Parts: sequence; structure tokens; C-alpha cells
Amino acid sequence: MITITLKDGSIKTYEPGITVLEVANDISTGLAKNTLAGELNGKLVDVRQSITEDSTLNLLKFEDEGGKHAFWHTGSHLLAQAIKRLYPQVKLAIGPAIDNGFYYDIDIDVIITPEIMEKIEKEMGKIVKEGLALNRYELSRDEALAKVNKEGEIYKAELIENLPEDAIISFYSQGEFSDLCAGPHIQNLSPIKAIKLLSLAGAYWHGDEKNKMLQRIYGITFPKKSQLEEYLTLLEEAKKRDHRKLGKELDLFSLHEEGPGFPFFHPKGVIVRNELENFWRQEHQRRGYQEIKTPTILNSDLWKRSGHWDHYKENMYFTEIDESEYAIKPMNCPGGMLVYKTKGHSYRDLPLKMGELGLVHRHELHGALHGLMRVRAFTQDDAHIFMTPDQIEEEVIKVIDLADDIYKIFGFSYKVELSTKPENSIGSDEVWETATEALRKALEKKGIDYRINPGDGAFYGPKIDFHLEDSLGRTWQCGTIQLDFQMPELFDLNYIGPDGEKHRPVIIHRTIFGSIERFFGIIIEHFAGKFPVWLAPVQVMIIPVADAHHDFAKDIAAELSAIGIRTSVDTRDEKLGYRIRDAQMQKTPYMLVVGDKEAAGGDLALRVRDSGDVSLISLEDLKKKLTEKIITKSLTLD
RNA sequence: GCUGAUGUGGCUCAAUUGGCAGAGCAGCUGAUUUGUAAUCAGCAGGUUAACGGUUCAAGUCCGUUCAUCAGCUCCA
Repeated sequence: MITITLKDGSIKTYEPGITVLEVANDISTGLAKNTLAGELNGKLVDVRQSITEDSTLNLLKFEDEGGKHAFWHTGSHLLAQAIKRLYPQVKLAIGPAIDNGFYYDIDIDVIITPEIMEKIEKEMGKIVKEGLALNRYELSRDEALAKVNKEGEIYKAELIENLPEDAIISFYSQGEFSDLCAGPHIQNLSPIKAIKLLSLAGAYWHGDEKNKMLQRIYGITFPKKSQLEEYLTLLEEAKKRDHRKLGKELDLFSLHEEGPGFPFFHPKGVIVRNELENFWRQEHQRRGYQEIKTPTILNSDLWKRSGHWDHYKENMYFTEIDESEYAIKPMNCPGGMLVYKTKGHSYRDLPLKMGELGLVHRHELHGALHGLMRVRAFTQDDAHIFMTPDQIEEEVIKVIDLADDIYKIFGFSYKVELSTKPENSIGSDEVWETATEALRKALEKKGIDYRINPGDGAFYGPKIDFHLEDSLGRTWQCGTIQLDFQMPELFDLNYIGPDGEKHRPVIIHRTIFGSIERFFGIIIEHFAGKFPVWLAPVQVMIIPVADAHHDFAKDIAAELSAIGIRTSVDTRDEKLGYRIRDAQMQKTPYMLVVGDKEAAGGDLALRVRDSGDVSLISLEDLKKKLTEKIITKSLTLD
């Protein structure tokens, strides 16, 4: 007999070889029905998996990540089955579950149109009605290859050939359809009650642009119709938050054909940017950073020396001055190196922290451009920390803390990644190993969960990245901490140690916002345009009831402006309701309606953006309230 | 860069099978003087992304380029 420890801590004994599903069934038939996959000793497994030794088992439902995963993976098989029924000539590539649904990459001689997608969706519905059960079976490598070759599934054949020697090769079948798949899958197609094919895109086989472009169909399925409706509503909501749309509506920035990827910031957008930058400066000064500015255009020799010429050239813009070649900076570091070298340094100066809000230009592929999130010119909130090797861990931790402090102000959650040595890199493996280990140690010391992103480091060193999420659930890299042993060598940087000898410093390159532009885009979506008071371009809109109250309104505005509150008066000859609506749609945090009562010395009628509530408040109390909200960078208006 | 889609006043969108480019909002002018999410009237605004082609006639069909969107690739 074996013992199985369940999630609630209860322990059950069974014959060895019992399956996950049988365990679920033993507990209750209802649970068995809702069990989509299992987590056996921490590993995601199929419900058909048999258990042969003492184990811990978690039964996963749709509410669990692993359960969703199995459900959607089966969705992708259903999609493939439907396509195969309609177009038997199709060649299937891969069809995984993703965070929100699934996709299948297919190679087919017809161009999939929205009409065809509808047809496929209908076919999927029909197949579900057949109530097919899924079966798992294993084949030897030779048998598997023979099977897929017979079917003409060239992509599957390639997948099998690339599987490791000892891999178990499993297939899942449902009715006439079967697919190479590691699983897990759900038991039966009937729980799929709602199906939606969402979008269509091209995707290279193996993600390599040298390979054939396949057609990728994205879809999602749910056990309940209402869940699909909710999901579609969520997508609509997310679209409303799109920073490109809000940027236009709130008059923050614009993009023009004349400068693809080069955003134009309007007066209101510049206010927000400036607030972000002021906040940044304040937080950095407080932590001993100094600020520098380095030029945008620098001689090519510098870029050759820094390694950018060899490792970053395809992303750089060039120009010529007096017959010499110059480059427009894609990064701030080489300029920072030159500043460091302008004088000698003692170990007593270290760590030396030099920040720079530097405008960099990078040639991004035109298909990659995306609003403010992905541009060709952006301001990095850069800083270089020059330090002794034994200061590394402490300084990395300080940067992690700084990032956390800054993200907290906005109420962001984030994910952390550790990126290791890329192919196109400089420096020895030993140095890379030391640097990567230092970053890992810092993360572990802070107890931060992180994911390894192999081969994604900068060409000069490994990095820790902070990823923030946008309204559509896409994540964007913002902060980054990069450890660099190369630039100090290349630029022959040194400091005089306590021993009176020259030593090599180590550098941390780091950003918190990453790019002011991207961060701006993310906060627009994060707040849905409803900025907290400290960031709002107009903090108070004063709306006089009639012309007779204009002077009084302007007096109040002057009082508020005098203490630094961004105040406007809407003197347009429109009805009150119209101007309130306008201020509301501009997402102005506070509105003051002033008329006879206020002019006669009464309290002010304050309307709050989020609640629409109106309350009376004296001018003095209002000043106090607003000042407090602004200084504390409060996320609420109340 | 690749695959697919899209491109009409500042914005959102109309315009049968090719047949006089139109509306709402925003803007301007006037009337109205308003108490918490849209007052009324008038005016103005377009080489239909650009260039080329087919046609008696092109927003509409064809070609090229550009930009945008969804992905891929890449990345802050």
C-alpha cells in the first residue's frame, strides 16, 4: 500500500498504481468531474497518471493554474482536430496552452480568414457535442516517427527527432484525431462549454525567421459560457485603458508618420513626465546618487572601444561630422565612463553613483513599435555605480530596494528575471559566472522569487530585470540591474585602494523606470488615465456657475496655484453640466463649482472624480488636503 | 524585418455592383447666464496616407511606397 497526502493534509492509503482520477473519484464523484489535472509531488501530471509510491497530491480544477493549463491544452487539440476535419491537408506544428487560452501553429495552403475562423469555431463546437474521451498512449521513437511520417506531419517528425534520448513519447487521441503531446489533458471534451477563436497571427517555426512562417490561431475555452463572456468584457475594458487611446483623449502625447517611434509629448504629458523625473531625482539624491548629462552624439571610436560597434551596431544610428563618423547614443554608459575618467578616484569615493536621465536612440524594427511601450527614442533613467568587488552584493540589494520603493508608490506588482550570458557577448566565462552568481545571491538574500532567462543578458554582463504588466496582461521590462566587469577593462577605469595601488572597479548599470516613455505608458494603463493627484496634469478644475463668478473663481485658482497646485478655470460659455462632464472625462481628480454661495463666503463645493460625491470644504482645509495628498503621493482621492 | 489586416476633416465613423465625399463630436461666431456627466442656431473644416496605373468616371479596382494594428523576431 502507498500513502497519498492531499492538499488539505489528509492522508489516504491506496494500492500502488492507482490513478489521479481514481483518487479524486474515491473522495467524491463531483470532485472527480471537476479535476482537470493533478500536481503530484510538485509536478503537473495527467489525471490518468498512476501513482506508484508515497506521494503528495493536489487535485487541480479550472480555478488552478495547472487545471486551466490542461483545459486549454485540450482546447488547442480540439482546434487542431477541427482544422484537420475541414482541411485534411493541414500540417500541424505546435499547439500549447498559454496564460490566456491556447494557440495552434499550422502550415496550410489556404489563408485563414475571419470567416474561416468562424467555420473552425463551429466545427469545434460540433466535435465537443460528440463527447469524445481523451486517451493517452506511448510509442517508441521508431513507432512514433513511423506514425507521423505516414500522416505527413513533418513538423511533428522534427519534434520527435529532437526529443532527448530518454524521453517518453506520448500521444493523446480524441476520436479520429491524435497528437504528439506530453500532456496533461482533461478526461473528456464535454466540459468545454464555451469556445472562442480570438486572433490570427504569423509565427515562425521554432520562432526563427529563417524558417517558414506558419499561421497561428489563438483561442480560448471555458467550462462555463458566463466565464467566456466575462473574459471578453475584460478584453474590452483593457482596450479602453490602452495608453495609445488615452494618450490621445487626455492630450498627453501623439505619434506621427513623420517620426515613427519618436513620440511627441504635449503640455499635459510633459507635466506627468516632469513629475516622474522629479520624483526620481528626489529618491536618488536621497540615496547618494549624483546626476550627470552626457552628449547624444559621440565619435565612433568611443563605440568601438565600448564594444557597441561590434555588438550593437544594427540598432544604432550614425552620422558624420567634419568627415568623421559619429554615432547617436543607444546607451549612456560610454559617456558615463568618460566622466568617471576625468579624475582619479580613491576607494573612499566608492561606491560612486552617477545617474543620468539620458535620451537614447535605437533602431527598432518597424513591426516592433508600439505606442510609448516600444519606441526608437527614449529616456533611460540610467545610473552607473562604480564600486569595489566586495561592494557588489550590498549595492545590488540597495538597487533592488530602491526599485521596490519606487514601484510601491504606484501600487505595481512586478516579476523578476535573472538573465544569463548571451551568445553575442564579451568577457570570459569565469567572469560571467562570478557576476551571475553575485546577482543570484543578492536575489536570494532578499528572498525574491525569480525566473531564469537563459541567454538574455546584456552583451557585457548578466542582469536582473523587473517586469511590469500592462492592461492586456502583456509584461514589459522596466527596471534592470546589470553587472559589468567589461567596461572597466575596456575603458581602463581604476581607483586607488588602501594599499596605494591601482584597482579595477566593477560597475552596476541600472534603471528603475527603464524608459520614462514606457513607464509613462504603463502608468496610463495601470491607472486607466485616472492619475493620482500628484501626477494629474490638472489637479483642480474650477467651474464657475455663471460669468458673474469668473473673478471669484480666478481668485481661488490663484490661491491654489500659489501653493503649487495645478489649477484651471473653465470659463467657457457652456452649461455647468457640460463643463463638469468635460472635467470628468479628462479624469481631473477634483472639481470645484463656484457660484453665489461660495462667493458670498460659504464653503467650497468639492466634487471628487472617482466617486462623483460633492462635499463642502473650506479653502484652507482644501489646501491642506491637497497638499497632503500630493506630498504623500496618495493613490486615493477620498 | 516577416505574416495578416487597416488607412476617409482634430476625434469617432458613413458613402449600393466604380457614378456629385457625408454625419456626430471637437473648433469658430452668435444667442443663452446656467448649481454637479452633453443648451440652441449658424459657419468653417477633406488633393479620401503618398505616388503611379486601369477606366468616360476611382474613397471604391490594380501596383509600389509609407504609417498604423495583431502577432512573430528583438528589446527599456
